[in-house]
Amino acid sequence: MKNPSPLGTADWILAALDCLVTEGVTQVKVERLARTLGVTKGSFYWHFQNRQDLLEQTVAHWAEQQRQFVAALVAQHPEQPAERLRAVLQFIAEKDVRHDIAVRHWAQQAPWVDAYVAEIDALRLGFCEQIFHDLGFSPTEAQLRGRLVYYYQIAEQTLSFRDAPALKATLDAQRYELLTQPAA
Amino acid sequence: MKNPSPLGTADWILAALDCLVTEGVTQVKVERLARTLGVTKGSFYWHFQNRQDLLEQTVAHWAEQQRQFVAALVAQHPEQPAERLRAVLQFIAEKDVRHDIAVRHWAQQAPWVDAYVAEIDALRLGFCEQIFHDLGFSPTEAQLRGRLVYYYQIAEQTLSFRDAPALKATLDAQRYELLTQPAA
DNA sequence: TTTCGGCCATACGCCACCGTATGGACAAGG
DNA sequence: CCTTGTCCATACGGTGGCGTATGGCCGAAA
Repeated sequence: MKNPSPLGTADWILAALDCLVTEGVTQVKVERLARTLGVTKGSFYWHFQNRQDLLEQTVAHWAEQQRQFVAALVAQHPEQPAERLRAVLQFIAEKDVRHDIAVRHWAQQAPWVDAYVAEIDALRLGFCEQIFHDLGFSPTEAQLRGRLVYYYQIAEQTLSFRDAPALKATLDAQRYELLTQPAA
Repeated sequence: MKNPSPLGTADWILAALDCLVTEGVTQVKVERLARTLGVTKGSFYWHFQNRQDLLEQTVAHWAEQQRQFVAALVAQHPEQPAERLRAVLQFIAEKDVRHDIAVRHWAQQAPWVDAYVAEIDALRLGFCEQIFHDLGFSPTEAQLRGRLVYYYQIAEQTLSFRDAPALKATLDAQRYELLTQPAA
């Protein structure tokens, strides 16, 4: 090798994601990241055209990750909607969601970021609705229940407090019962 | 009067809230606000000790507004939980929530802000749970249903897309039915 | 009228950051 | 050995922000 550590664009993007999570977009600055990576701006402006270039690639990278995550969920239990529902209620909640929160925050101020977020939200909400459609609910009932599932996840991420594990387990079980109950 | 417009701390706080909503905390800068208010930094550093001082008063102001809002809701329909539920499902959704979103995002990066947000979240969630308690649900059922209501509101604020009004009306009606249905 | 305090302007030093320009180290290939 | 391309350091000018120091204006009170 030419160099023990030839930095690539991926390194900068990961560093940008880290900084994005902990300090927000506006603190993702070229010279900061350079210090974190142990190099100087000279490196950055070789790999990227400018700061905006890095930001765009960062969001695109996040979006691609999310698309692959949903695709993996779809492939996991293709024929068992009930299993998919349980997976959504439990597994996704344990997923690291700091990136989601940070990107969503960012999207609030940058419309071009919001476009990515809207795409991912639609994808994941569609996945939740499909579960109830497969369970035999009518279209609007599936929409409602899909939203109740996905919105719950979103709020759990957004809110600043967390339920104790025992309470959360109880509520998740009751939630499963309520959501799979036929319409009155 | 001494002056046609003797600026007070309230003017700075409102300007800070505006900027917070549209551009995020990190863009709430002394000289920016001064420009929008038509004065210079000299004024700011007379009213406030420093930038952090302004930020703290801004969050405190937001929190006080939210406490009074919940208190007003409680006083509105003291004896009719069903009416309170309908009010929560419809009225609050139309409330201007840009401040909520901005402060919540800010809290993501500043623990001392998060303390305020956690207090307000607990207050509002308690209000939602109380509705179902008054409707005769068991404690854990009231917790679940209160969360389903409040979390739905939170997610509606957070997500980057909005349902069409007609669809939203349909879903809200079905949601009311599902949430008031007795446990299986 | 003089004095005094509330409110603000001006000017200063300091630092962080952006983007550019330029050159240097270093490995690979001819 | 010399060239070429990759990857990075250094140095520069420019902008914008923070906080301080200082002085001016102007109304109110004495």
